[in-house]
Amino acid sequence: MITNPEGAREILLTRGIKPTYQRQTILRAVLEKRTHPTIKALYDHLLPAIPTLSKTTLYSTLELFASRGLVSRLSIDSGEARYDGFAAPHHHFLCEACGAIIDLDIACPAARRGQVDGHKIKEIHGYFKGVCKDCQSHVQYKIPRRLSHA
Amino acid sequence: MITNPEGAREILLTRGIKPTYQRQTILRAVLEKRTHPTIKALYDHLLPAIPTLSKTTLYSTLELFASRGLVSRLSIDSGEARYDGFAAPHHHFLCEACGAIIDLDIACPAARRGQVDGHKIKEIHGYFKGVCKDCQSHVQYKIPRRLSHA
DNA sequence: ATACAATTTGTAATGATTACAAATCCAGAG
DNA sequence: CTCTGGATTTGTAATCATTACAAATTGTAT
Ligand SMILES: [Mn+2]
Ligand SMILES: [Mn+2]
Ligand SMILES: [Zn+2]
Ligand SMILES: [Zn+2]
Repeated sequence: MITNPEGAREILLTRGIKPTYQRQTILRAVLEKRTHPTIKALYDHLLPAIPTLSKTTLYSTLELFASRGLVSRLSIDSGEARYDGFAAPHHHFLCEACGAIIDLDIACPAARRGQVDGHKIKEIHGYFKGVCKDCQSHVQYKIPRRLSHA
Repeated sequence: MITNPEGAREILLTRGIKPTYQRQTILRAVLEKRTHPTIKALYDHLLPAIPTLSKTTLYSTLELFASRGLVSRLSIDSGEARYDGFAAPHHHFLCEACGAIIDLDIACPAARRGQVDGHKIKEIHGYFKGVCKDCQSHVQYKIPRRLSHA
């Protein structure tokens, strides 16, 4: 949701992160892609824009972003991590048929309170798994997909 | 929560699983351990009882149990998977200080309905991360612990 | 005892992530 | 402008959980 070309740079500056070309480009990608991409997907997507990009840079940059609250890392299944540029806490639905990860808007009472049973909450991860609305209307799965560790 | 020595055997039989010695012993361990153990923890715990045990057997057996609803597999962080013998859906709290995984009893409206936004729900994973009640009352962390991928 | 299928086991392969050091970049000093 | 030190980026190797696969073992029916 960056509206102007300078958006990524300004976001980085407000967080005290030096806005290098790599960081701006990576941030733009993770903010624009609403698919909760994996490292591999981001790497393939970014290679044209950053021909020298290394996966190590992706890992370290995304960890930097996550530590500053710019992105969140999802461990929705035991395979590859996924990155979400929509940083506000929200729940996710993983479709076991097409593999899509869909944002959910579910009110979580515990989140508001900031604690459960006296335990202080710093992160909330709500994961639902099943068959998405779109896949239910088809008889066959759209994309035969191997879910990791399935 | 097996009350008699034959409990594990009977549970396996009711699920149509041949109750071998390994399976009974593994099932007993995962039902009795309420710590959401990793494969490695289960392996170390079971080695005295099953000296010939291989990790491959643990992986395949726990996957068999999970597919029959006897246990659930948690992906609460991107490191090792954890196994839960308490199969009824419930939420979890991971303490970033001591590493404990604590069961929570939180009502989830979406779970009752069986769907969200038209997506059919088959699994629910509610993960909270933070500092548990016990660790908050101590100034120092009890066990300096390396959280995976931290 | 024999044969056969299921189960268990050991080893190798896979694949994501991390560790680490060399290469590169870049802002400031002179 | 040139030099320089620290931050950043990159490439390669190591780590580690998990899976693949085939051999060994087990148990049961004939
Ligand atoms: Mn999301
Ligand atoms: Mn539990
Ligand atoms: Zn789908
Ligand atoms: Zn704790």
